[in-house]
Amino acid sequence: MRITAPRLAIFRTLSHSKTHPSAEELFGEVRRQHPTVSFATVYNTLQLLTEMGEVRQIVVGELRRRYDPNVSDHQHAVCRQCHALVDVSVDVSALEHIDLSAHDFQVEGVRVEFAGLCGRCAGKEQAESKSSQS
Amino acid sequence: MRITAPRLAIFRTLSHSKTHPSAEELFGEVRRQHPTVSFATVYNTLQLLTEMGEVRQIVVGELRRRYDPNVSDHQHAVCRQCHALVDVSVDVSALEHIDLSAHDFQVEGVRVEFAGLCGRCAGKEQAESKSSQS
DNA sequence: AGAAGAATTAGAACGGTTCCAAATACGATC
DNA sequence: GATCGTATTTGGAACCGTTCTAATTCTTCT
Repeated sequence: MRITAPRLAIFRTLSHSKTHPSAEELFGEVRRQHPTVSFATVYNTLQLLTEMGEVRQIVVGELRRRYDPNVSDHQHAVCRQCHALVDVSVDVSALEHIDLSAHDFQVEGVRVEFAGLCGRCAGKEQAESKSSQS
Repeated sequence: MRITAPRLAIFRTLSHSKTHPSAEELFGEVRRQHPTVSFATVYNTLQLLTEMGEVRQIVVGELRRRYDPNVSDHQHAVCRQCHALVDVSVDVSALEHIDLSAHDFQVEGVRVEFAGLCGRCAGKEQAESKSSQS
């Protein structure tokens, strides 16, 4: 397992990102600095980083993966309009150890997502409803 | 908006399903009875039913949609092994009205998923660990 | 320098979904 | 019940994100 220039570039780019980018977005970003890295390397590296626990994969509604450099325990709020992801941290411990043996299911973890509107889109929506009123 | 034979067939098939099938699985099933329905019709109809609130779309980890004929308020437990979905009903009202305005986010709903092992896969895993012991 | 192994590349293949133009079925009207 | 306009369905192409593959390049070790 070597730390190579492409891998470092991918990891660094993701680390500095705030948007929970997809592989393609990340690829585009990395390419600016390292125009030769390939798609496959981005995917491979993201896979690797995920297995190493350095990075977290997210799938929320959209049919693609997004990547989160923040691997600490937290949740996401997803804008239904622009699909922006906002990191939030709420206490979900009450759900963590729930007993679903009645459903013949062995719980190992729980995932919580909030749906709604990010500030940006909430603003837009309000502006629209005002103008369509009158 | 017409109730046609293909639409009814798709709706009925999904209604009687218990596995939260994907569009392709549903397509295969529907085809048995109605060998002429096309892929596009299945997708269109599922889209329609979703908009009508007769059916629920689910995206959990896998990069495809699955469909749930049960539109009442409930959650899912997802087997990490076989991706089976189990309907469960836990009280998540504590999370429902959480205030994320500090994160500049307007919450409209919350989604909770449990991850772990279904009974079937839990059994298999135990059997394996036993045999690899010794 | 040469050999062995790991990483990278470009591009093909893939699975699931969406789009499109053409064909068909339906319901209303006469 | 024939005709027309609209809605639906069809089959296939296009599309997006992801995975795979074979060939090439880079490291490291001797």
